[in-house]
Amino acid sequence: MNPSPKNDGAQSIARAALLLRTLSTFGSQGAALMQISTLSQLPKATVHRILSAMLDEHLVERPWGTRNYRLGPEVYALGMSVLDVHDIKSIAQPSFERLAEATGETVYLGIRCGYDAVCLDKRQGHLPQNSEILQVHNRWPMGIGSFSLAILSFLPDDEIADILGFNRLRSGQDKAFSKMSSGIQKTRKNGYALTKTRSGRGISGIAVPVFDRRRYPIASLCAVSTLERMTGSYLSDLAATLAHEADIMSAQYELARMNPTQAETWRTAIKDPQSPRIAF
Amino acid sequence: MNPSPKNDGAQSIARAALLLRTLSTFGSQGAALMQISTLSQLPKATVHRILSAMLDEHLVERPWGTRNYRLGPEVYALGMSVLDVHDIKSIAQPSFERLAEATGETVYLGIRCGYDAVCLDKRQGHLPQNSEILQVHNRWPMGIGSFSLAILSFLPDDEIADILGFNRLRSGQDKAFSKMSSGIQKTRKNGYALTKTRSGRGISGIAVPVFDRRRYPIASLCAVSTLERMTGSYLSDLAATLAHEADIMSAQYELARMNPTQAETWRTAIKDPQSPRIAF
DNA sequence: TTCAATATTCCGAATCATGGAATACTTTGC
DNA sequence: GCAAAGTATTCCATGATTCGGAATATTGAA
Repeated sequence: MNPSPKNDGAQSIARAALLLRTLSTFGSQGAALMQISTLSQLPKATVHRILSAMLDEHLVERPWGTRNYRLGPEVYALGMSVLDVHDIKSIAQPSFERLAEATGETVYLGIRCGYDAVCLDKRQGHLPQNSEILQVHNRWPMGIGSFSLAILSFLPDDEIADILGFNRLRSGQDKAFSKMSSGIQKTRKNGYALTKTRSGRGISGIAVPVFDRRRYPIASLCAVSTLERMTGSYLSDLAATLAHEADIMSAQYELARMNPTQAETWRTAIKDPQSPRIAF
Repeated sequence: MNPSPKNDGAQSIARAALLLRTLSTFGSQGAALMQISTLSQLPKATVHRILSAMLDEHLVERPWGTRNYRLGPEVYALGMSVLDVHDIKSIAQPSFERLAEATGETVYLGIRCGYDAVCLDKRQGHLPQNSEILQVHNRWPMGIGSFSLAILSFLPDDEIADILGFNRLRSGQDKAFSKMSSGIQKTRKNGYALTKTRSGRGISGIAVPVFDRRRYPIASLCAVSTLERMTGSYLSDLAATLAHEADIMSAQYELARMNPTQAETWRTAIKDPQSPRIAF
């Protein structure tokens, strides 16, 4: 009779987190109460109350001279204090360099942030024409672009539904996000996401997810090349190279998240050629 | 008759924020429920419920193989998406370089994170003996060391009380934190914090706060030198240099936080020698 | 100045958090 | 191994706290 599957705990915390994710999509300009209320589908008064509470904690601030809300300095401070465990950009650096070297293409490192994917790092390859499409710190809605699709596709179904719902709402374009599930299925099947860019002509992106030990996607590695080249064995080789480095990144990520003694055992296990490949 | 000064809004959000701050002091190892309960002075069951809610949102995670809690990947993601507004390390870089150049001493950039101050950046000076005391990403309890005292001293009194209470509790050393208010008073009076290091002998640190437009301290600039040198006109010159760069940093910080049109007006105002010095 | 749109405050209803106590689980000591 | 102490997790009756619609205040546009 109880329709709620998991109804424990503090619901205002779920709402607060929802609002933080919502705010993160707006960047430095922030958003007005009304926009936030519409997007989050929470009543005005409720949004106002929760944002006020987060203002007190400096998790949210109001850009000076406006009545908007944006993420506050405490979010930055907490983010800085978590770098030793979660700083994928640093953890992945060796893999990322190797990837750029090996492929020669422009490569990207992305993570999910709420309803967007964010580009954390980039190495310019030999082709100049794709240099503009994605810059470090750029945000794209999840599902747009291979580097975000690679993450989206391997999330749990309920999270996918939530993200697609949000992005449908904010873009107003029902089409793009309704037809996305076929792309997700294809990505899951292949193990990599493949997209063609409509705007910059003749450009194609391929991306693979990076998993944590639970097979939860935490990041993506992406390579961009010309449409003609992205075919046949070149395509499959590229996919394999990406997947290989993604595997290594997974291991390095877990290593950074272990306590020192655990990590030591692990490190020797990895180095020992006798020991079987560690499987998550 | 109402004893609560500000009792509006969602109190579980205040508690959640308290727990995030508490967790941030433990780093990658995380902390057990009991420790968290003791430090935050919240009942076990309450802490458990709130942490569970934050686990669902990935704001908190459990280090694999332990029953501890630590800050989760969502905190990193949110932190990354806030860099354009709050990344003091980048915003301050020119000032910071100049400072290192001008003083020749080892200089540090710090921010507050909850009950700690975190070292965000460092430039090694000509003296080798102080190279070990503080590294990038190191955390010190607020009030210990000039670089954290400079921030602590200019916070609102109620926040100071909260911080000192927490740090007294976690260190178990009532002495150090009870006698701290005299140091705070001195720092407020001087406009800079000055400390001698007990351990590494003969070393002294000086630090000034960096304010936002509301005169809320957001960061600190610190220089470390030998005790003998840190006196007389050298001391006051150093203080002046630090204060000068802190002023510039304040302006740059506000600039980064404005929207483009506002910022343009501001930029011209700063450049115009006719216009009076902008005062917050 | 008026008006429409948006933000903020109010307040009674009832949902939801609360936290002490019971239970389950782990670790320690011997 | 077993028992005992220490922790973590779950339960649940109670009532404090959140809830959100509606009233009010504020802003910005014309």
